[in-house]
Amino acid sequence: MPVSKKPKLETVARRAGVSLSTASQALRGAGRISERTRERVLKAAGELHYVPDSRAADMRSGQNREIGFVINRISNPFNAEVISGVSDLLEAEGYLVSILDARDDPRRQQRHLESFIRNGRGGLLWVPADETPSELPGLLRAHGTPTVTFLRRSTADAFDHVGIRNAEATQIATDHLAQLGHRHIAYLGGTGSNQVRRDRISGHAAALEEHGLGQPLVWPCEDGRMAGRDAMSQLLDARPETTAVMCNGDMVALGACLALAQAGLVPGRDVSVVGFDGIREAAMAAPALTTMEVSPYELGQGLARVLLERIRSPGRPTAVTEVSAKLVIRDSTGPIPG
Amino acid sequence: MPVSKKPKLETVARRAGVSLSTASQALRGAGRISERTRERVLKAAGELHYVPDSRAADMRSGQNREIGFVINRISNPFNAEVISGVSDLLEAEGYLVSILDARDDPRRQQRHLESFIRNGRGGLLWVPADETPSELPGLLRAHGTPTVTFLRRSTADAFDHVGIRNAEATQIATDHLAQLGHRHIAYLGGTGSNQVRRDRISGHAAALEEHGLGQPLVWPCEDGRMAGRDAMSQLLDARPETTAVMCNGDMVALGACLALAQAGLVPGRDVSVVGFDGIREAAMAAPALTTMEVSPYELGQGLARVLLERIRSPGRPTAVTEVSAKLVIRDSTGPIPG
DNA sequence: TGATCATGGTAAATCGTTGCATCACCCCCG
DNA sequence: CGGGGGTGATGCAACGATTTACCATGATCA
Repeated sequence: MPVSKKPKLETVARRAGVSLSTASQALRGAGRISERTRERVLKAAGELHYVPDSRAADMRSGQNREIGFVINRISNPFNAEVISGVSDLLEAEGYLVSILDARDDPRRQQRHLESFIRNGRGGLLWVPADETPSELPGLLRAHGTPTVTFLRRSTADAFDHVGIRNAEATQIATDHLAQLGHRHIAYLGGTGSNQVRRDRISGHAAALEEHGLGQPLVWPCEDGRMAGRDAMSQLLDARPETTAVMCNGDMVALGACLALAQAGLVPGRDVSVVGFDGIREAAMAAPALTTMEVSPYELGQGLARVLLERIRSPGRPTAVTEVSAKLVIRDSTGPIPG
Repeated sequence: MPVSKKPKLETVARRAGVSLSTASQALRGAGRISERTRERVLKAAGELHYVPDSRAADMRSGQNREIGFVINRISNPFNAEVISGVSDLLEAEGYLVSILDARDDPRRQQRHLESFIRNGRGGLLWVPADETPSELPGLLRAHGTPTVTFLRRSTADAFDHVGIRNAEATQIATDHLAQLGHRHIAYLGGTGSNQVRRDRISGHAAALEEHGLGQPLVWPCEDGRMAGRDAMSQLLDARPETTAVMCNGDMVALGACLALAQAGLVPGRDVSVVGFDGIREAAMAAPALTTMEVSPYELGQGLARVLLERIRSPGRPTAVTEVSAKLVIRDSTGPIPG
């Protein structure tokens, strides 16, 4: 089979014996076209496998139904569940969501965002990478791109934002641990100094102080199960008095449970573990994970809704939406042993 | 700050006091433009935050440097590692890769591919969902879209393809188990009847037959750790004589190890487990997983290279590339107990 | 019968770029 | 002084759609 040339509107129009504009209107169901001609056009289009070139269409009409989601680490289940929520809602509204994985690399992020502007996408969902150059938000604004930041706030708060009440959440979780009698609580996970982690640690610290438990013990690690496991192992060696850990994410928490099991300890009995995110696996794991649940799927839907509103009324002032995480107590936390 | 209008080439040209074509050439470094004017144009563009609209540019020049990757379940680490390989190579060549997650839903896939054609993307990497309507490949061909299918072959073999020698791999793995003395080997994981799984099961069956071990015992489950764990639990109940499982993927295998541990059994001693994929976690897990390694990152790079060649010489006949998986023996397999 | 109107269709302008042909200008040489 | 040859910049026609204003045509009605 030879590589055929793309059929264009003109081809369809000629085959149906009508003018370009008639064909265009017939295909989109716009204007006043008789049923007979419309059917002729539709038939011709079908036979030719015609698909309109939306670059041309969008350019003319000033529309674009493609949404970009610039995110870090798509493999993280939390992100994957957010993406599902976002896509389901936006696709139902006739948009297409494509994912760009910046992998926490500012250079990659820069390329992705620029190419995003270049292609005149209809809207942008964006988790700013750490150390995002301050020039980027300006660029986005200069182009009037409907943008919603997610989780991490961009330096310039010129965009809508959807995030989590991080400090509140870790405070609740740490309080839960303290009430169970734990006095040596560590904070496990996260690296660098992004806003999210800072807030979480500060909420953690606040709860510690409230219970007179001194300064936080922060034990950083990459995000992921194996990294969490290894960090927890080291923590157990270095600080054997620890009886509880507040984790920066469910994956890290699951890794921590792994390390405990390997050390012959039982999560929730010997050492308590609290996660953060509320991914599906948290509920299904053994032991089931106590976690600060934010319902990633629903969070994604909320995020999508904010973007839709921004697209529909570009003029309105920007808004910040923060959702509270809910403490879900399962088997990985329990009273202090002994 | 008011929502500003997108700056266009004309704005830049006027500000620099030159014509449209001069501005265009200056910005792209094409044509013969004096150093002085070029700098004037560049300065004007910078001040205006000008970013060219590549829809218009691509339309005119017939180029497009955006690649779409239509894949199922981006959260699967295997896919995530493939995506990394693909992106790294293509981005180095100046392309942008965006991910569309079809989540194994033919309708979603259809929407994604159509919108892909609409937007006249530069190239397509595609893992066809099960039950892909046969009309789709025709559509892609009719538009001359450079396309490479991945893992699963589309019905019409009109595209380049990169895949795995599945039957060979499971045969090697099952042979490994048989040589360790196992006589009750189950096949764990996968659902439905896609080509990949059929091939894997047939390779498995071939090895069983070779060793006189009868018909395969196939135990389906969704792809994922928790699903693998639950399926393995059921298998242990239903067929306690089983001493080895060949898994449809590393995530399922990791889940199977979980189930074994919960049942008080030790993977690699009481029951042997072989994975498939070679994701990073397989090497780091405890016990480390014996697996048929396909090096997803490198596989992704190979996939990207095939697409590049197709883009560069559209005329050449289509090619099928199949890579062999390599048996990597770690701790999750061992001689038959007793 | 002539004016009015609804109906169905078309030509032409437009979106923001690029590529080609052309042109103005200056310099140099016969 | 006229012609040849660079240089550097420009005008215009695409690219493939949408949108608007307008034009036939036949029906309706005073």
